[in-house]
Amino acid sequence: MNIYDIAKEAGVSISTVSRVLNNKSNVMPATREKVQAVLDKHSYTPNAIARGLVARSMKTVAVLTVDVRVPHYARTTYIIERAFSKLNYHVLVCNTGGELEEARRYARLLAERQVDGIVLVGSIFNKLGQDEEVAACLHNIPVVSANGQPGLPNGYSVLVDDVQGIELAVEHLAQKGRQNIVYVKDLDTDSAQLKQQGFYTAMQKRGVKNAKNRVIKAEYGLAGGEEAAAQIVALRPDAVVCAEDLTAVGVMKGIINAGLKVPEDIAVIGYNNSEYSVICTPELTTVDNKVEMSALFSVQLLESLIEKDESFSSMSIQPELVVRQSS
Amino acid sequence: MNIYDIAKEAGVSISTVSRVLNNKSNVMPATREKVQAVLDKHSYTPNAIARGLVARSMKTVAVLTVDVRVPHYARTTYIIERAFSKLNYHVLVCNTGGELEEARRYARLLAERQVDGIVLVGSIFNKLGQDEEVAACLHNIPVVSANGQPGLPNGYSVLVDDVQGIELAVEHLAQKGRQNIVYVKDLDTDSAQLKQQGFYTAMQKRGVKNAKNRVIKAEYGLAGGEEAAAQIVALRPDAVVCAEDLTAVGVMKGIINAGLKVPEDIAVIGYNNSEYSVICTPELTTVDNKVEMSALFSVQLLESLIEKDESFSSMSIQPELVVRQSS
DNA sequence: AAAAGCTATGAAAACCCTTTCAGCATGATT
DNA sequence: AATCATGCTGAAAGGGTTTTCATAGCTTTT
Repeated sequence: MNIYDIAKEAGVSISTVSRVLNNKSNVMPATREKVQAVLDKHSYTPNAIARGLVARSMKTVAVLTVDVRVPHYARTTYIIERAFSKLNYHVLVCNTGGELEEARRYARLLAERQVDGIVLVGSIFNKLGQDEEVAACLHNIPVVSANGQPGLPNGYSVLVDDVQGIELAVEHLAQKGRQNIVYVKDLDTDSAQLKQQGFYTAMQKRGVKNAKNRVIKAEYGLAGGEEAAAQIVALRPDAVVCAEDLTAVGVMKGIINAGLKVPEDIAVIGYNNSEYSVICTPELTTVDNKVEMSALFSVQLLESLIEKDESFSSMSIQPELVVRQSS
Repeated sequence: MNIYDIAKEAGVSISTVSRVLNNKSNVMPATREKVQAVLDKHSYTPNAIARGLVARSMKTVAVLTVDVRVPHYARTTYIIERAFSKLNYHVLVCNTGGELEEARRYARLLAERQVDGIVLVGSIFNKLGQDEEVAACLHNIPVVSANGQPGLPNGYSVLVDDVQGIELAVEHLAQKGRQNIVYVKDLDTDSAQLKQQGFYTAMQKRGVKNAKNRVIKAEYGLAGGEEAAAQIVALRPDAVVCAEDLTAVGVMKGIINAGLKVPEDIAVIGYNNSEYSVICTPELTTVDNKVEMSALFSVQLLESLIEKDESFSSMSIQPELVVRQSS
């Protein structure tokens, strides 16, 4: 059933059917009803692909992320989808698994699909613009990074001040009288670099030399954190700041298994304010990096870019500390 | 830059360009090279919308879910996306937030988009087929439910034996000598019904009368579980089986806060084998309902339906118990 | 050397819409 | 009564591909 069939049966031209379909004003009520009746009778479904061909857009945006299963990314994806859905866009989700080759492939395919825009979720994509093929594919498509900088001519950013985030954590610990603070890094993204920088800055402010010796590398995740706990305990700190909640929970578990108490012996702080932080025991003090807010800003920014509002500008977000039991 | 521009510049017809683009065999090597050179020069991107119009498919499937943020659903979505991506399909993600009206809207829009198939994630969609409008929209589109029955003529199921899942949990507790078992229900989906049924069946097998009096209703989630703990403790059970991991964690927290020990005083078992179960303390014994497997089966099933293999049939999955510290 | 069979190419139709432009009434204006 | 505006409708073009069918030029066969 297409527009021709409807037109024939209703005894009008396809133009008129199209007008009825799109609620244009210049159709006589009688004609409109006649057409509508046929439409209803066959429960006609307009073909969005054909419409998209004419409109040069299928009202689709893509979310490019490493892995939607990471709660942080899932939350971002959810907000983006809900918000764009309200704007009558659909959302494609693309998991690269951290592979550059996959990101390249998606860039190519999304360009072919003529997506209206792309949201990059995760600062791992900061280097994406440097890839020639990716840059070539996307030179025409608005790109927003929800937590980083796309490094593309048509790319815009929502930035989260991760330096400040870790500073808040260290500051809080210091105020609680913690003297001997250690930092646990895990991933190796731009955002992670900022966090580490925040640790250095905060330590410097407190007059601590050799902050570099207070950084411990862990594998991301629960097991990684637990494993790193041995090294941490060996340093006899009275507080640990971790780059990610999940790793922080692992660290806590490791510390507790080593016979020490959190927060009495060692305070622990995580990052992301994920649900993990309220599930673990003791509940985890963490830095809220405003995932929902950055997602929402990204949507607004991308929408302006798509609709060519020209009113866009990159935005910056300040994290907040959420104090719970672990500190 | 479209196929006409390329054709003109290469001095051939658009048919030939199309043939080169699609790697058809019947093109003279010299011609092919000539065309390819022009293609490369302009880094031509074929228009997938136009292709889709001809092919009557944009190689797209949709994942319809309540909320991708729920880890269970995020895992399913991830697997589906990765698997379909390998098959050269893209995945639209649709969050209904549990609203029927949203589901209706998506059904309509997805039909318009001519999606090749839909995966329903969550047994809440079991009733979806009963909705007339939805049924009308989807009568042409293959639908697979990753954990339930779509109730549509063209709908197929991957079923997880949730009755058996809860039976396993009760069985395990009984073997550990627990006599006084309580069940905590939260959501009100078909899957939840099955689980409750499993509790009744298992209790009956053990000769326990009045199992109905041993069912407690909680709100889904951490807070819901914690709240329900008061009621539970009042019953003085020696074990609790919960319908969801997250609620189970809440229940555990509540029990511990009431001054009792898990598992010494009360054992707790959850459902889903989510990451929550290893994050909480003590680690949660839980039923693994094979989320990844059901997602993968759904993909296979949907692919067969799309490619009209005719070799499809609904599948069933047996859950497994994962014993951890809480029991 | 003529007939038959291939192969590479191009013209044109098809996919299903939207939109522009022209036409034709009808009613209003002078 | 002639002109003009106004409102509704249809024809046709356009959006960017793929695919079918016809054709022209070769090569092979007899």
